[in-house]
Amino acid sequence: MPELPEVETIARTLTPCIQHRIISGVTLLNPGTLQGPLPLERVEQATITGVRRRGKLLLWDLAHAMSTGIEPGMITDSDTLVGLAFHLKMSGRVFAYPAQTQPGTHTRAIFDLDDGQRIFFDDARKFGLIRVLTPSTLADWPFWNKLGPEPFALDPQAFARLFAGKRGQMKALLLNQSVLAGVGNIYADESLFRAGINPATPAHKVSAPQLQSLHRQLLDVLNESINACGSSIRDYRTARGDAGAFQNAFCVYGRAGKPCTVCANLLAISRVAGRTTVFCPKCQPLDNF
DNA sequence: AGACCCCTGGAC
DNA sequence: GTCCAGGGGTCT
Repeated sequence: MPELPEVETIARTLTPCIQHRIISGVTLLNPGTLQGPLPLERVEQATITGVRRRGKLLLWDLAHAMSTGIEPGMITDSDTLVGLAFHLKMSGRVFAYPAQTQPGTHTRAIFDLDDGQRIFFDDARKFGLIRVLTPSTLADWPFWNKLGPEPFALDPQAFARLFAGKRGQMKALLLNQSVLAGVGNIYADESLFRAGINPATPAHKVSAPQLQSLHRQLLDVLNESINACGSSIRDYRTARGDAGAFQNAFCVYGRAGKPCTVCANLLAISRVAGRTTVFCPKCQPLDNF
């Protein structure tokens, strides 16, 4: 389940492999993987000018040789190719393979590069998606347009304002990509535990110091995970095929019934916002209002 | 706000 | 064989 740190790691490991390369060909093995109105062939002969992350999206910036250095007005045309977006959802992977590697059972799309490398989009569960980006298709993509701010772009006051006066549960808001981009089930649970906030707490009942603590703990856990190349629970790997290591540092995720790392009481499991939620009833009480 | 759906490998 | 994982869309 790639969240912000995992997608960030994929972007960083992919950059040296594919930046400045030209896409010489594409193969779409599962039609349902491509979303949006534009065919994947639109990216053929484009140069990959950069690799980025936005929320849980992996983005390739693309430029067509024909549209560079000609008329400045042309490159803002609403139909001009600007990039590719990948959402890995639960089981998506993006790998860089050597020339002539053959696709596996779960390979959904292949990007052949001018140096022979083959970039595979593998996705066992077919939840993942690829979109060809132009100014026009971006404008017609609700998920993109509603995407909330990046956690690292917020100061403590701006972070607190995301939750001010909201009646939803804290964990539901953290997971809501239009409130904050990039946080999924793992880092929601881990950051709420570190901040001592019960995941089911209504946001408007969380105090200012608690929100400030949550901001600090969220940034810390995201940074620690990025430094460990992410968390490998099931499918996630870096673009080089390596597993991350942050799963070994989880305090609560996947540890229901085990002792709390702080107080040694047993961790509880529940469902909040429709997701499995693990927390410490003693360190994250719901009754302190 | 919650239920259901998409899909499939892996755990029991 | 059944259940579970879960991001996000959609419908109630």
